[in-house]
Amino acid sequence: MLSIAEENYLKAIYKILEKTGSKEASTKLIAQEMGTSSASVTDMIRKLNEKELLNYEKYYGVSFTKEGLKYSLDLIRKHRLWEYFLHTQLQFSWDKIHEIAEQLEHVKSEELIDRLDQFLDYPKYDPHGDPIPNKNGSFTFRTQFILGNLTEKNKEFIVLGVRSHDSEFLQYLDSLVIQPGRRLKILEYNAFDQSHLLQNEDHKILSISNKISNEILVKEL
Amino acid sequence: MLSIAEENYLKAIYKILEKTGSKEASTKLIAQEMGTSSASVTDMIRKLNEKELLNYEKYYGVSFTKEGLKYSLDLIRKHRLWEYFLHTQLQFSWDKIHEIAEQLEHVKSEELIDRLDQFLDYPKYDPHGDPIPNKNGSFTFRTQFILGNLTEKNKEFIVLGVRSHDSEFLQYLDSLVIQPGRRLKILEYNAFDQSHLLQNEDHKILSISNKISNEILVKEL
DNA sequence: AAATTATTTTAGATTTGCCTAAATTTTGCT
DNA sequence: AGCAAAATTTAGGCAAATCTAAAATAATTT
Repeated sequence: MLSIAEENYLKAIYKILEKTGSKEASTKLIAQEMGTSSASVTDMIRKLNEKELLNYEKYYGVSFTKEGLKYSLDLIRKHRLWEYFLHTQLQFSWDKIHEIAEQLEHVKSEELIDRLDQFLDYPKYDPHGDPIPNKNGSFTFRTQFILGNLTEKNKEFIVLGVRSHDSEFLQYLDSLVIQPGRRLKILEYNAFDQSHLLQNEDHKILSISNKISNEILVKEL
Repeated sequence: MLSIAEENYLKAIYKILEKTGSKEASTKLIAQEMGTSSASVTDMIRKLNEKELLNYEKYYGVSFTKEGLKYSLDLIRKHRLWEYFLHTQLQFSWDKIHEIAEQLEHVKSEELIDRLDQFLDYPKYDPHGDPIPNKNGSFTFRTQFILGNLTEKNKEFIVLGVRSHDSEFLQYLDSLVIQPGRRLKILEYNAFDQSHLLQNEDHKILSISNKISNEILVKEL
């Protein structure tokens, strides 16, 4: 059984590998992600290496062992199921759920997560649109597009999720009624500054910079 | 913000004061309750005294400050609300909820507990029949009797709760259909060994020793 | 390819929560 | 009241997770 600190390192490493698409995470990036010093990271990854959760060669970063990957996926699963619970059952807005799920994910009980999953009716995506691994650690994939890359006038889309979980960003999207499940229509695309003119579900006209649209995931409809 | 260890000490002290009916808890009893050494207890109660949660005079045990009592009641509230959630929403049997609630109670978010309370429709008693403090720390009292003290033939009762939370004991009661909300009828009382002959809701006849009946709380019906 | 820069590791300390053993204080008994 | 037993505190240490500063190694630049 891992400590909360150990679990947080696994999650940080998972996040880095996911973001960079690489197979190894460097000490420096882990330190950055954890908000800690490189020296602390070295200590911890040596420990996780001894527990056979990480492959570690001095000076060459770390990768997951099979067991380490499974443990990480379990943590992701717990985190996203709790986020789903907080959002759909307790009516938390999506900008507040991450912080609380960070704590709930460390509760140790396989039965708890199984029952929660069943209670929630086996959701496949969390409130940010991120896929929730099932008990075996496998995701349900779907085709999705980055809104920023779409330019076709009068085309309509359904929001699937977001690529940033920043609290202010999410509150901003809320204020524009841009949320998973909501409909969006492209009225104009401005090639010059890559901005979009959109219509939301409430028929409001929105002007969106590419900085925003590049963080929004959609599917065609 | 207190650490998990500090919170567990507050809970242990609360439990001792409740059980003994006293105003002070001794180092030894706290050590026993925490499963730790007296030396560790001394360290910790000095710390909680500095944080003004406990009144502490060397060699004379501890009592709660007003603030310490409120913090403890908040913990009890969280614990019992989570137990109620696990039992009523996730269908956990009452012998398994305590252990998981021990972890959930340390999650820090006032809004989480407020929303959970609302979601559960402000329950007043947990699945063991223990009262759940409200946001202000006040309990809803009710008159209840210890089944072991009742002797009147053909009298009927509703089970309100239990005084022991021992897992095996609770499983045993489950097997006899003796659970909060269930009906019981006294068929016979044997003054010689203080045992009861009872009828449960399923019309089964049960013979119950006083060791058991002294742990069961009921109200008349 | 040598030197500079960046990264990583090592060494030595700190804090929290725990331990054992020894010293101190209180309690209980005759 | 005085002494033995019990409880409590003190002293000194340990493991986990962190830190800073210094040393070692790798990567980059010229």
